[in-house]
Amino acid sequence: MVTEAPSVFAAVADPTRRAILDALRTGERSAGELATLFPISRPAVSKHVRVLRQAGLLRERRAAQSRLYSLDPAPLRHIERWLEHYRVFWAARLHDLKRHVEAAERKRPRTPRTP
Amino acid sequence: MVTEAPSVFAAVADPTRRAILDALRTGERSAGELATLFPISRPAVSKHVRVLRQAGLLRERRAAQSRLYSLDPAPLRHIERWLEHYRVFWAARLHDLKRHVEAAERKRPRTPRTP
DNA sequence: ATATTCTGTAACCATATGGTTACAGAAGCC
DNA sequence: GGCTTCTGTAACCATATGGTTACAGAATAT
Repeated sequence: MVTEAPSVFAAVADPTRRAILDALRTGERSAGELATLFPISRPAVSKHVRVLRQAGLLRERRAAQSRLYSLDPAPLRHIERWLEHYRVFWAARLHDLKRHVEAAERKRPRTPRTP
Repeated sequence: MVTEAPSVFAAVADPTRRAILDALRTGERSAGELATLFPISRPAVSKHVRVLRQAGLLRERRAAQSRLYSLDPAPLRHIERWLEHYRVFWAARLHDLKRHVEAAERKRPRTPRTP
């Protein structure tokens, strides 16, 4: 088995880690604050935080004894970019795929997402 | 440890499984064909295929002795929807703004013992 | 200076995961 | 029918993973 470089996909695979990221959407939080949000021990949260940090998803700021973590969503773009390839599939079922892609390419060079 | 319901996040976390999905973007393939694409045994691929099937990402069609797998990207929308919340963070620099504002707001001298 | 607070790490444990080889079962071919 | 082909599953193994408790270390408070 090959030990894979820590991937943002793997980091985000765990529901607790996604919940941590979700919690940080509203602002930075200390490690202790994060731990109170979940029914697991503080060291367990600390380990999840480390995984997220290694994936580049967290920023760390030291304030007094606390360490304040905040979101760095940049690596999520790797997922975003990977999903790009599949977004075109959502409009049609697979046996319609060729027609769909060809039609899209004939109409415009790219299919931008309209916000 | 709680056994989690099979998630599309977990299914996509493994690089081999992502590669299988990528291979299916160009069209349906038999189980044997998929196995030739990777340096692992055919049963190993079969197990990955099962995980992807349980996540709802694959359609199965039987033709002669073969089973032809094709892409069903619909469950990827769960990831897409989750990413939506973060897209705003990299679209604007809102997260830096939020941090700044909250740093100003959190000018309490001590953290209270219990909220 | 000493105690308290907040945090990460080490050591350990149980289970999940990804891999293998061996086998079984269904569908075509002779 | 009987062999061959293609595939999934079972049994097993090694490692990764997520959890715990115990401990160490840095910064604040007394």
